[in-house]
Amino acid sequence: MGTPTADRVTQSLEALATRGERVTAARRAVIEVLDGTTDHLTADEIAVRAAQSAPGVHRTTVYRALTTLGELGIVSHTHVAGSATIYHLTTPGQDHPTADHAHVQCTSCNRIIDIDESALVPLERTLRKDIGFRVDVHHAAFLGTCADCLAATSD
Amino acid sequence: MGTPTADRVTQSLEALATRGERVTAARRAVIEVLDGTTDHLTADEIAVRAAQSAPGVHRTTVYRALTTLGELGIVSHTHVAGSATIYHLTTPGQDHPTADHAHVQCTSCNRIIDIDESALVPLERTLRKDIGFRVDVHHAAFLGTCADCLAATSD
DNA sequence: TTATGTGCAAACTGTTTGCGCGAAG
DNA sequence: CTTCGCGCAAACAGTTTGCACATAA
Repeated sequence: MGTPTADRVTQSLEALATRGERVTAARRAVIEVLDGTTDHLTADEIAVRAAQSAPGVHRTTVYRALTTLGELGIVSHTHVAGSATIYHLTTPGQDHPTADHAHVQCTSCNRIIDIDESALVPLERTLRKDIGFRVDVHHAAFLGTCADCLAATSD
Repeated sequence: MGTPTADRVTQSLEALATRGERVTAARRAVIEVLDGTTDHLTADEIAVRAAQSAPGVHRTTVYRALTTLGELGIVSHTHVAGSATIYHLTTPGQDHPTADHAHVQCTSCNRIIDIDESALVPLERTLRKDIGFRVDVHHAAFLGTCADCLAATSD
Protein backbone atom coordinates (compact mmCIF):
# COMPACT_ATOMS: atom_id res chain seq x y z
CA MET A 1 0.00 0.00 0.00
CA GLY A 2 2.07 3.01 -0.86
CA THR A 3 3.87 1.42 -3.74
CA PRO A 4 3.56 3.75 -6.70
CA THR A 5 1.67 2.08 -9.53
CA ALA A 6 1.71 4.92 -12.00
CA ASP A 7 3.56 2.81 -14.51
CA ARG A 8 0.76 0.30 -14.64
CA VAL A 9 -1.38 3.12 -15.92
CA THR A 10 1.32 4.30 -18.27
CA GLN A 11 1.86 0.81 -19.58
CA SER A 12 -1.83 0.40 -20.28
CA LEU A 13 -1.96 3.70 -22.10
CA GLU A 14 1.07 2.77 -24.14
CA ALA A 15 -0.54 -0.53 -25.00
CA LEU A 16 -3.51 1.43 -26.29
CA ALA A 17 -1.33 3.68 -28.41
CA THR A 18 0.67 0.76 -29.76
CA ARG A 19 -2.47 -0.88 -31.03
CA GLY A 20 -3.52 2.26 -32.82
CA GLU A 21 -6.18 3.12 -30.26
CA ARG A 22 -6.52 6.69 -29.13
CA VAL A 23 -5.45 7.76 -25.70
CA THR A 24 -8.32 9.81 -24.41
CA ALA A 25 -9.19 11.40 -21.10
CA ALA A 26 -12.02 8.95 -20.57
CA ARG A 27 -9.87 5.89 -21.15
CA ARG A 28 -7.12 7.26 -18.99
CA ALA A 29 -9.64 7.91 -16.22
CA VAL A 30 -11.03 4.39 -16.42
CA ILE A 31 -7.58 2.86 -16.22
CA GLU A 32 -6.61 5.09 -13.31
CA VAL A 33 -9.73 4.11 -11.42
CA LEU A 34 -9.06 0.42 -11.97
CA ASP A 35 -5.43 0.86 -11.03
CA GLY A 36 -6.28 2.75 -7.90
CA THR A 37 -8.49 0.24 -6.18
CA THR A 38 -8.43 -3.24 -4.79
CA ASP A 39 -12.21 -3.47 -5.00
CA HIS A 40 -14.21 -5.19 -7.65
CA LEU A 41 -15.86 -2.37 -9.49
CA THR A 42 -18.93 -2.34 -11.68
CA ALA A 43 -19.09 -0.20 -14.79
CA ASP A 44 -21.30 2.18 -12.94
CA GLU A 45 -18.93 2.55 -10.02
CA ILE A 46 -16.08 3.09 -12.42
CA ALA A 47 -18.09 5.79 -14.14
CA VAL A 48 -18.73 7.60 -10.88
CA ARG A 49 -15.09 7.53 -9.85
CA ALA A 50 -13.81 8.33 -13.32
CA ALA A 51 -16.03 11.40 -13.42
CA GLN A 52 -13.95 12.83 -10.59
CA SER A 53 -10.74 12.97 -12.60
CA ALA A 54 -12.40 13.44 -15.96
CA PRO A 55 -15.62 15.40 -15.45
CA GLY A 56 -18.37 14.51 -17.85
CA VAL A 57 -17.40 10.94 -18.67
CA HIS A 58 -20.54 9.05 -19.27
CA ARG A 59 -21.52 5.53 -18.33
CA THR A 60 -21.81 4.79 -22.02
CA THR A 61 -18.24 5.85 -22.61
CA VAL A 62 -17.06 3.76 -19.69
CA TYR A 63 -18.77 0.71 -21.14
CA ARG A 64 -17.17 1.37 -24.49
CA ALA A 65 -13.77 1.95 -22.92
CA LEU A 66 -14.07 -1.27 -20.92
CA THR A 67 -14.99 -3.16 -24.06
CA THR A 68 -12.01 -1.82 -25.94
CA LEU A 69 -9.65 -2.39 -23.03
CA GLY A 70 -11.06 -5.86 -22.67
CA GLU A 71 -10.39 -6.67 -26.29
CA LEU A 72 -6.82 -5.55 -25.85
CA GLY A 73 -6.45 -7.70 -22.76
CA ILE A 74 -5.77 -4.70 -20.54
CA VAL A 75 -8.95 -5.24 -18.56
CA SER A 76 -10.86 -8.38 -17.77
CA HIS A 77 -14.30 -8.86 -16.34
CA THR A 78 -16.21 -11.30 -14.21
CA HIS A 79 -19.90 -11.98 -14.48
CA VAL A 80 -21.71 -11.82 -11.20
CA ALA A 81 -25.03 -13.59 -10.92
CA GLY A 82 -27.95 -11.26 -10.55
CA SER A 83 -25.91 -8.09 -10.57
CA ALA A 84 -23.48 -6.05 -12.56
CA THR A 85 -20.30 -7.32 -14.15
CA ILE A 86 -17.13 -6.41 -12.30
CA TYR A 87 -13.94 -5.29 -13.98
CA HIS A 88 -10.30 -5.27 -13.13
CA LEU A 89 -6.98 -4.44 -14.68
CA THR A 90 -5.02 -7.43 -15.87
CA THR A 91 -1.41 -7.23 -14.92
CA PRO A 92 0.37 -5.88 -17.97
CA GLY A 93 3.27 -7.87 -19.28
CA GLN A 94 1.49 -11.18 -19.34
CA ASP A 95 0.47 -12.53 -22.67
CA HIS A 96 -2.86 -13.80 -21.53
CA PRO A 97 -5.46 -11.60 -19.90
CA THR A 98 -5.83 -14.39 -17.41
CA ALA A 99 -6.23 -13.09 -13.91
CA ASP A 100 -4.48 -14.83 -11.11
CA HIS A 101 -7.59 -15.35 -9.07
CA ALA A 102 -11.20 -16.37 -9.39
CA HIS A 103 -14.26 -15.09 -7.56
CA VAL A 104 -16.86 -16.66 -5.36
CA GLN A 105 -19.98 -14.81 -4.37
CA CYS A 106 -22.05 -15.37 -1.27
CA THR A 107 -25.70 -15.56 -2.25
CA SER A 108 -26.65 -14.52 1.24
CA CYS A 109 -24.59 -11.40 1.87
CA ASN A 110 -23.56 -10.80 -1.75
CA ARG A 111 -19.95 -10.42 -0.77
CA ILE A 112 -17.44 -11.31 -3.43
CA ILE A 113 -14.39 -13.21 -2.29
CA ASP A 114 -11.21 -13.82 -4.22
CA ILE A 115 -10.03 -17.37 -4.34
CA ASP A 116 -6.82 -18.84 -5.56
CA GLU A 117 -6.98 -20.18 -9.04
CA SER A 118 -5.31 -23.37 -7.94
CA ALA A 119 -8.56 -24.45 -6.29
CA LEU A 120 -9.97 -24.78 -9.77
CA VAL A 121 -7.27 -26.81 -11.38
CA PRO A 122 -8.98 -30.17 -10.74
CA LEU A 123 -12.20 -28.85 -12.24
CA GLU A 124 -10.37 -27.57 -15.29
CA ARG A 125 -8.56 -30.82 -15.71
CA THR A 126 -11.66 -32.96 -15.35
CA LEU A 127 -13.71 -30.98 -17.81
CA ARG A 128 -10.97 -30.86 -20.35
CA LYS A 129 -10.46 -34.58 -20.10
CA ASP A 130 -14.12 -35.56 -19.96
CA ILE A 131 -15.72 -33.32 -22.53
CA GLY A 132 -12.88 -31.28 -23.99
CA PHE A 133 -14.25 -28.14 -22.40
CA ARG A 134 -11.82 -25.41 -21.43
CA VAL A 135 -13.14 -23.63 -18.36
CA ASP A 136 -12.43 -19.95 -18.12
CA VAL A 137 -12.22 -19.92 -14.43
CA HIS A 138 -12.12 -16.23 -13.72
CA HIS A 139 -14.94 -15.30 -16.05
CA ALA A 140 -17.86 -16.00 -13.77
CA ALA A 141 -18.24 -15.95 -10.03
CA PHE A 142 -19.05 -19.19 -8.28
CA LEU A 143 -22.05 -18.97 -6.01
CA GLY A 144 -22.49 -20.31 -2.56
CA THR A 145 -22.55 -19.33 1.08
CA CYS A 146 -19.64 -17.79 2.90
CA ALA A 147 -18.39 -18.93 6.28
CA ASP A 148 -19.99 -16.01 8.11
CA CYS A 149 -23.41 -16.58 6.62
CA LEU A 150 -23.17 -20.32 7.19
CA ALA A 151 -22.49 -19.63 10.83
CA ALA A 152 -25.36 -17.18 11.01
CA THR A 153 -27.76 -19.64 9.41
CA SER A 154 -26.91 -22.52 11.66
CA ASP A 155 -27.56 -20.39 14.72
CA MET B 1 -38.33 -41.06 -23.27
CA GLY B 2 -41.90 -42.32 -23.28
CA THR B 3 -42.09 -42.80 -19.59
CA PRO B 4 -45.17 -41.00 -18.32
CA THR B 5 -44.22 -38.21 -16.00
CA ALA B 6 -47.67 -36.96 -15.13
CA ASP B 7 -47.08 -37.75 -11.48
CA ARG B 8 -44.13 -35.41 -11.31
CA VAL B 9 -46.58 -32.66 -12.12
CA THR B 10 -49.12 -34.01 -9.69
CA GLN B 11 -46.54 -34.31 -6.97
CA SER B 12 -45.47 -30.72 -7.48
CA LEU B 13 -49.05 -29.52 -7.33
CA GLU B 14 -49.65 -31.51 -4.18
CA ALA B 15 -46.53 -30.02 -2.67
CA LEU B 16 -48.00 -26.62 -3.38
CA ALA B 17 -51.29 -27.46 -1.75
CA THR B 18 -49.62 -29.02 1.25
CA ARG B 19 -47.73 -25.84 1.93
CA GLY B 20 -50.91 -23.82 1.81
CA GLU B 21 -50.14 -22.39 -1.62
CA ARG B 22 -52.90 -22.17 -4.15
CA VAL B 23 -53.01 -24.45 -7.13
CA THR B 24 -53.69 -22.16 -10.05
CA ALA B 25 -53.82 -22.61 -13.79
CA ALA B 26 -50.69 -20.51 -14.22
CA ARG B 27 -48.65 -22.52 -11.73
CA ARG B 28 -49.88 -25.76 -13.19
CA ALA B 29 -48.92 -24.57 -16.66
CA VAL B 30 -45.42 -23.59 -15.53
CA ILE B 31 -44.86 -26.95 -13.88
CA GLU B 32 -46.15 -28.80 -16.93
CA VAL B 33 -43.83 -26.87 -19.20
CA LEU B 34 -40.84 -27.63 -17.01
CA ASP B 35 -41.85 -31.25 -16.75
CA GLY B 36 -42.30 -31.58 -20.47
CA THR B 37 -38.89 -30.55 -21.66
CA THR B 38 -35.27 -31.55 -21.40
CA ASP B 39 -34.19 -28.08 -22.41
CA HIS B 40 -32.97 -25.34 -20.16
CA LEU B 41 -35.73 -22.79 -20.30
CA THR B 42 -35.71 -19.12 -19.49
CA ALA B 43 -38.65 -17.47 -17.77
CA ASP B 44 -39.64 -15.98 -21.07
CA GLU B 45 -39.60 -19.28 -22.90
CA ILE B 46 -41.61 -20.82 -20.11
CA ALA B 47 -44.13 -18.02 -20.44
CA VAL B 48 -44.51 -18.60 -24.15
CA ARG B 49 -45.04 -22.34 -23.75
CA ALA B 50 -47.26 -21.98 -20.72
CA ALA B 51 -49.50 -19.62 -22.64
CA GLN B 52 -50.38 -22.52 -24.92
CA SER B 53 -51.99 -24.58 -22.20
CA ALA B 54 -53.13 -21.64 -20.10
CA PRO B 55 -53.92 -18.76 -22.44
CA GLY B 56 -53.22 -15.37 -20.98
CA VAL B 57 -50.49 -16.25 -18.50
CA HIS B 58 -48.18 -13.34 -18.28
CA ARG B 59 -44.43 -13.19 -17.97
CA THR B 60 -44.91 -11.50 -14.64
CA THR B 61 -46.97 -14.38 -13.37
CA VAL B 62 -44.40 -16.86 -14.57
CA TYR B 63 -41.69 -15.02 -12.68
CA ARG B 64 -43.80 -15.04 -9.55
CA ALA B 65 -44.68 -18.68 -9.97
CA LEU B 66 -41.03 -19.57 -10.46
CA THR B 67 -40.10 -17.64 -7.35
CA THR B 68 -42.72 -19.43 -5.28
CA LEU B 69 -41.85 -22.82 -6.70
CA GLY B 70 -38.21 -22.06 -6.08
CA GLU B 71 -38.84 -21.23 -2.44
CA LEU B 72 -40.65 -24.54 -2.05
CA GLY B 73 -37.76 -26.37 -3.66
CA ILE B 74 -39.89 -27.58 -6.54
CA VAL B 75 -37.95 -25.60 -9.08
CA SER B 76 -34.36 -24.53 -9.13
CA HIS B 77 -32.55 -22.05 -11.33
CA THR B 78 -29.14 -21.45 -12.79
CA HIS B 79 -27.67 -18.06 -13.54
CA VAL B 80 -26.25 -17.76 -16.99
CA ALA B 81 -23.70 -15.05 -17.60
CA GLY B 82 -24.95 -12.31 -19.83
CA SER B 83 -28.34 -13.81 -20.45
CA ALA B 84 -31.47 -15.01 -18.79
CA THR B 85 -31.67 -17.36 -15.85
CA ILE B 86 -32.68 -20.91 -16.70
CA TYR B 87 -35.09 -22.99 -14.66
CA HIS B 88 -35.76 -26.63 -14.13
CA LEU B 89 -37.88 -28.89 -12.03
CA THR B 90 -36.07 -30.49 -9.12
CA THR B 91 -36.86 -34.12 -8.80
CA PRO B 92 -39.58 -34.34 -6.16
CA GLY B 93 -38.95 -36.66 -3.29
CA GLN B 94 -35.54 -35.34 -2.51
CA ASP B 95 -35.16 -33.19 0.53
CA HIS B 96 -32.77 -30.77 -1.03
CA PRO B 97 -33.53 -28.86 -4.20
CA THR B 98 -30.05 -29.87 -5.24
CA ALA B 99 -29.94 -30.80 -8.88
CA ASP B 100 -27.86 -33.72 -9.94
CA HIS B 101 -25.90 -31.79 -12.48
CA ALA B 102 -24.16 -28.49 -13.04
CA HIS B 103 -23.92 -26.38 -16.16
CA VAL B 104 -21.10 -25.07 -18.25
CA GLN B 105 -21.66 -22.51 -20.93
CA CYS B 106 -19.57 -21.97 -24.03
CA THR B 107 -18.82 -18.29 -24.38
CA SER B 108 -18.31 -18.78 -28.06
CA CYS B 109 -21.44 -20.63 -29.19
CA ASN B 110 -23.48 -19.99 -26.03
CA ARG B 111 -24.39 -23.61 -25.78
CA ILE B 112 -25.13 -24.86 -22.30
CA ILE B 113 -23.79 -28.27 -21.43
CA ASP B 114 -24.70 -30.39 -18.46
CA ILE B 115 -21.82 -31.74 -16.48
CA ASP B 116 -21.70 -34.27 -13.74
CA GLU B 117 -21.62 -32.80 -10.30
CA SER B 118 -18.76 -35.08 -9.35
CA ALA B 119 -16.42 -32.91 -11.39
CA LEU B 120 -16.96 -30.21 -8.82
CA VAL B 121 -16.33 -32.17 -5.68
CA PRO B 122 -12.66 -31.18 -5.41
CA LEU B 123 -13.57 -27.53 -5.79
CA GLU B 124 -16.24 -27.81 -3.13
CA ARG B 125 -13.87 -29.56 -0.80
CA THR B 126 -11.05 -27.10 -1.28
CA LEU B 127 -13.18 -24.05 -0.74
CA ARG B 128 -14.86 -25.46 2.30
CA LYS B 129 -11.52 -26.36 3.82
CA ASP B 130 -9.69 -23.19 2.85
CA ILE B 131 -12.22 -20.47 3.53
CA GLY B 132 -15.27 -22.25 4.88
CA PHE B 133 -17.23 -21.39 1.78
CA ARG B 134 -19.95 -23.75 0.65
CA VAL B 135 -20.19 -23.67 -3.13
CA ASP B 136 -23.61 -24.08 -4.62
CA VAL B 137 -22.41 -25.79 -7.66
CA HIS B 138 -25.54 -25.85 -9.76
CA HIS B 139 -26.48 -22.25 -9.15
CA ALA B 140 -24.31 -20.62 -11.79
CA ALA B 141 -22.99 -21.82 -15.09
CA PHE B 142 -19.25 -22.14 -15.50
CA LEU B 143 -17.93 -20.33 -18.52
CA GLY B 144 -15.43 -21.50 -21.03
CA THR B 145 -15.04 -22.85 -24.51
CA CYS B 146 -16.52 -26.11 -25.68
CA ALA B 147 -14.64 -28.74 -27.62
CA ASP B 148 -16.26 -27.82 -30.91
CA CYS B 149 -15.40 -24.16 -30.61
CA LEU B 150 -11.88 -24.94 -29.46
CA ALA B 151 -11.42 -27.03 -32.57
CA ALA B 152 -12.87 -24.29 -34.75
CA THR B 153 -10.58 -21.68 -33.21
CA SER B 154 -7.41 -23.68 -33.59
CA ASP B 155 -8.13 -24.21 -37.26
C1' DT C 1 -7.73 17.02 -41.77
C1' DT C 2 -9.96 12.85 -40.92
C1' DA C 3 -10.92 8.83 -38.59
C1' DT C 4 -12.20 7.61 -34.09
C1' DG C 5 -14.19 8.57 -29.47
C1' DT C 6 -17.54 10.87 -26.93
C1' DG C 7 -22.00 12.68 -25.04
C1' DC C 8 -26.61 12.26 -25.07
C1' DA C 9 -30.99 10.14 -25.78
C1' DA C 10 -33.23 6.34 -26.54
C1' DA C 11 -33.85 1.48 -27.14
C1' DC C 12 -33.52 -3.04 -25.25
C1' DT C 13 -33.43 -7.24 -22.18
C1' DG C 14 -34.32 -9.33 -17.95
C1' DT C 15 -36.74 -8.75 -13.84
C1' DT C 16 -39.54 -6.51 -10.11
C1' DT C 17 -43.39 -3.90 -8.18
C1' DG C 18 -47.99 -1.50 -7.24
C1' DC C 19 -52.63 -1.89 -7.84
C1' DG C 20 -57.36 -3.26 -8.46
C1' DC C 21 -59.92 -7.45 -10.17
C1' DG C 22 -60.85 -12.37 -9.98
C1' DA C 23 -60.68 -16.82 -8.42
C1' DA C 24 -59.03 -20.66 -4.91
C1' DG C 25 -59.93 -22.36 -0.61
C1' DC D 1 -66.30 -14.78 2.08
C1' DT D 2 -61.74 -13.59 2.35
C1' DT D 3 -57.26 -14.07 1.20
C1' DC D 4 -54.01 -14.84 -2.22
C1' DG D 5 -52.65 -14.89 -6.96
C1' DC D 6 -53.26 -12.72 -11.44
C1' DG D 7 -53.08 -9.42 -15.36
C1' DC D 8 -51.56 -5.24 -16.62
C1' DA D 9 -48.78 -1.22 -16.78
C1' DA D 10 -45.08 0.78 -15.32
C1' DA D 11 -40.67 1.04 -13.08
C1' DC D 12 -36.20 -0.66 -12.73
C1' DA D 13 -31.14 -2.13 -13.53
C1' DG D 14 -27.65 -3.20 -16.67
C1' DT D 15 -26.14 -2.65 -21.09
C1' DT D 16 -26.19 -1.38 -26.11
C1' DT D 17 -26.92 1.57 -30.12
C1' DG D 18 -27.61 5.65 -33.43
C1' DC D 19 -26.31 10.01 -34.39
C1' DA D 20 -24.10 14.53 -34.50
C1' DC D 21 -20.20 16.83 -32.47
C1' DA D 22 -15.50 17.00 -30.61
C1' DT D 23 -10.75 15.74 -30.72
C1' DA D 24 -6.38 12.78 -30.91
C1' DA D 25 -3.21 11.81 -34.22
